[in-house]
Amino acid sequence: MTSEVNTSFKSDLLCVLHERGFIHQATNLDELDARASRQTLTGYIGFDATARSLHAGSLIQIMMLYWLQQTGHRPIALMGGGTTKVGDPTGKDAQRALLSDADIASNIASIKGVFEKFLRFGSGPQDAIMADNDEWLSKLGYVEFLRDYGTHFTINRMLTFDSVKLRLERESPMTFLEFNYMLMQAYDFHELYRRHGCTLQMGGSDQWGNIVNGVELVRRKDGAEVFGLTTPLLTTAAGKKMGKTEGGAVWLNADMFSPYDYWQYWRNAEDADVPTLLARFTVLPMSEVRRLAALAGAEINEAKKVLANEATALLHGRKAADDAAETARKTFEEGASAEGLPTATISTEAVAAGAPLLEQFLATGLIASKGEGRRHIAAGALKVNDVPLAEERLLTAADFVDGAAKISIGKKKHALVRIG
RNA sequence: GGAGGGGUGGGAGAGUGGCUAAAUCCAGCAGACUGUAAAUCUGCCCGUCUCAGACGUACGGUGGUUCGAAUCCACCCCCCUCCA
Repeated sequence: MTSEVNTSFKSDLLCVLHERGFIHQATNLDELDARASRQTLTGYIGFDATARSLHAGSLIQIMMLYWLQQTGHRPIALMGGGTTKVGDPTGKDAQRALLSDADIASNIASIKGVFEKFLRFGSGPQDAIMADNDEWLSKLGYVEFLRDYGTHFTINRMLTFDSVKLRLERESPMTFLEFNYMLMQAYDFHELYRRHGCTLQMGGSDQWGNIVNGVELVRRKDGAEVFGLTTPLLTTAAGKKMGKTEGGAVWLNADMFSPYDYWQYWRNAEDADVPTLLARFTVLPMSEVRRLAALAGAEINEAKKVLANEATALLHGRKAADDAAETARKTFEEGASAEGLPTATISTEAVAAGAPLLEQFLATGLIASKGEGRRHIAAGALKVNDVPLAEERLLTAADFVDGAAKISIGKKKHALVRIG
């Protein structure tokens, strides 16, 4: 079932995906390659609607859709409005709280915008399509569904899938509701095949079982060969899951994670991750990726800046990326105060009256409480204009340079207090 | 329905009447060293505050015993195993 990765692909699609490290497992790669090289394919990836925004962990899937379109094919971004109601048990050792329909709908509305940054939508043959599986899943009749589709799934087989096995092995209960998730996802493929002639489902390697189910269902119901392709599970060199950072997830929505923070996220990548990140999350030519990846020692910082610029430009636009880069350059390389940092404003009178500095740290979100701030002062982590704070004190007029004072926690997180 | 076992801080996991805001590990935050990297060492890590201290919460839930309970008792909820 799984083909060996053949390094000499004929289609642009697979050449690109392979070269950039997107291919982990696939069903019949050779045939997929052959088809992709002679016709326009339609492929999809499903996205859960469990949060208001996708995070960096979903970025690899989005990039797959991007390349699918760039190499002349038609991507479908499938919102899991229906499947999210059930909850994907994959990789979870306990059932999650179920979301309300209203929450799911609002999440989807909030998530959709991201795809418009990466894909071109429209009605042309290679224009992307946005779909929501709630449209068909919620209309299914139980008995009818069981008769038409239940016959194609054996419990014996389902019990062998990792998502189920894990729960059984850990003796963690899996409800019938969750058990049905894989049938629903398989049904999606069948539905998309019929509606849009979709013949390719992609996803993370943890989705392999779900994807194969869909491939088989389409073969049985429609008598057609469709394909599955998974990406490697993305972890950092330190073995951590991509897309998580100290404060939580690296959200793709700008209102939840600013372009500046997003730029910083990439800028702070570990050395060892730089080559793969460049290949996967920028669209730079591979020759350039290889050149940057070869930089050693401190020079690799240049590669990290390019990575941050390119990745941020893809999501937030070139302007936002340039601004973030400039803010970072001023802040880190000149040690100056820079526009673009989180900013709190304070009145001249308030300063004259004596404004506790900790309040300003609090106002800019650098610390979560004064208690936390005091502990940081004890550790020498809080700075005003790069001078460590020896003790708690008031903000004074002398702290302001050109109407702004730079306050920092640690070496990386900075903010401005502005007189206004 | 019956018999056992179990529910502890973000996770794992100690603790069986006061010395326990609760060992240890992981994760997280910060300091030093660096390259806004890694590794290493150090400090912090329930919350708030007037922070070498104080107060408030906390060991599934509710009551109770006790000067004092995560630890004992009762009832309830949830989970697991075996039996029916």
